[in-house]
Amino acid sequence: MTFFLTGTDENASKNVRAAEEAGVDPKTFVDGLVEGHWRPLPARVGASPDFFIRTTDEGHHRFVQEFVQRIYDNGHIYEDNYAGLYCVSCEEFKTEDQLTPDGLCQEHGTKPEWIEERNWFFRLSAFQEQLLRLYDEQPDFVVPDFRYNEARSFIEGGLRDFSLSRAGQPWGVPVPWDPEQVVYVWVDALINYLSALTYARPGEDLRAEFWPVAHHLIGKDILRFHCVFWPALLLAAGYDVPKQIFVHGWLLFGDRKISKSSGNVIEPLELTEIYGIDALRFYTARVTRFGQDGNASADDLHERYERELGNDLGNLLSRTTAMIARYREGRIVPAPWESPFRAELAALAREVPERLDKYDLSGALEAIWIVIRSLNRYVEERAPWQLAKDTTKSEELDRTLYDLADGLRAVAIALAAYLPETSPRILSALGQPEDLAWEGVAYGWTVAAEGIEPAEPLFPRVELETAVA
RNA sequence: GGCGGCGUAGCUCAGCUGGUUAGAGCAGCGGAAUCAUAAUCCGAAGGUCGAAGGUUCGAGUCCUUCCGCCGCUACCA
Repeated sequence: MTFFLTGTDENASKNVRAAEEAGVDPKTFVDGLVEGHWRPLPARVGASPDFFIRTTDEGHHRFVQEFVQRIYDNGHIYEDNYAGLYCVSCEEFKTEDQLTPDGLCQEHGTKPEWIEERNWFFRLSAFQEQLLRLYDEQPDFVVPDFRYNEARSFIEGGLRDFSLSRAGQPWGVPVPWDPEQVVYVWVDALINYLSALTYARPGEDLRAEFWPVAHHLIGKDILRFHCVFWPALLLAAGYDVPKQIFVHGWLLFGDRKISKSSGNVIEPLELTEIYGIDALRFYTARVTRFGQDGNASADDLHERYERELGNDLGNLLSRTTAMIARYREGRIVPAPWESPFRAELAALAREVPERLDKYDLSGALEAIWIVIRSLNRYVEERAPWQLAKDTTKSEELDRTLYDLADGLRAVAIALAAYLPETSPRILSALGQPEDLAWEGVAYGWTVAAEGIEPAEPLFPRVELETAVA
């Protein structure tokens, strides 16, 4: 069982300001943002989360209060004064060297504000030992390993208590024992992983099933919050920490980072209108390497769309179905034999899940692509058009066409997570049931079929003028 | 300043605990084939593995130094 959670972090004070500028109240403002843009976003990339959490949800607020109350009751929170420069866009306190020479925020180029207030502090310093023990006992708590090292060395460097609340903010989750304050937005946001499980399904508490087995997928820019602060908060509240945190890099489109807060996420998404959702999903996995940053560009996407999706995969289906139609009147005759693809597909079925378990999306995809190349090579080696001329080679032709159809069928299943729209099209073009169960990634599962016609191109050519526009 | 890492064919990168002629994809070059979205396949060529030393019978692969990049971290979140 899986429970795929995503959503929006809405309790930032910058939303209050933006709302004021727009002349509406904060809730109306974020409603428009979320419903108009963020909630539909997963579908635009073919993602299907089980639940979309909003930190303005009533259920979230209730749980956050309960959660921080537990930390308070456990004695890990105390009152103190805080003063410093604060960047509203980052929702983070800044030290001077974190700013540009002109005293502006490096990320946003805005002037941070001087803030001085009485706050509730979380005794993070008390958790250094426990965190180090956690990292020792669970060497795969944070992956890839260089991120693990980064987080660990941060902890080793000593931890300072941090402010868990903000004063004088009308927007956010009120601190239960001091309603004049709200829970610091980063803290409240982190708690979403747990809070969602308490109310995503009305009347059900999913914590028993999905905590602490949770896996978090985060960007490298928020490593500290997730790999240090969050586990400490959980320990303080008496919860287990999540099973694993995967830290991914950035996808650099041109030179800029693609992210929600820099607002350039739209432009790449528009590419789905030209190349389709599958192409974009394929490309993001193809262009980055396990945990590393990736350099993406419209040109490169176009190139890979044409070469890899169109030529390697799409054309393979075209030529296979065309030959079945031409040489066998559209009939697939099951003809399994001691084919080299027995071993090849068995290895694929083993390797892909193994890599996916390690979040190696690009490696798993590469493994699939090796089989696709191998199938194209197979066509040349067997030359079905030659076999078709020689009636004594009829069985060999049957075997060859069967292997091609079967390999394509298995590859389609293996690719389903990358190409959710295309996989069923491949199966259907081959007259096979649209069953994506993983067992099907094996040799010899192709069933008899009739009426196979030359398939429509899976990835038709895109004119470059269209692509550039 | 401290700690990680990176620098390998024109481009993007693989190369685990050191061991026969350093690999892949793409581009470029030559060829084969004609089933196919003029797609595919084969072959050759292409690198003093950032630089200089050192360890070793033997080093992209270990050590030292240097050059050039990048990440985290340090003067209280």
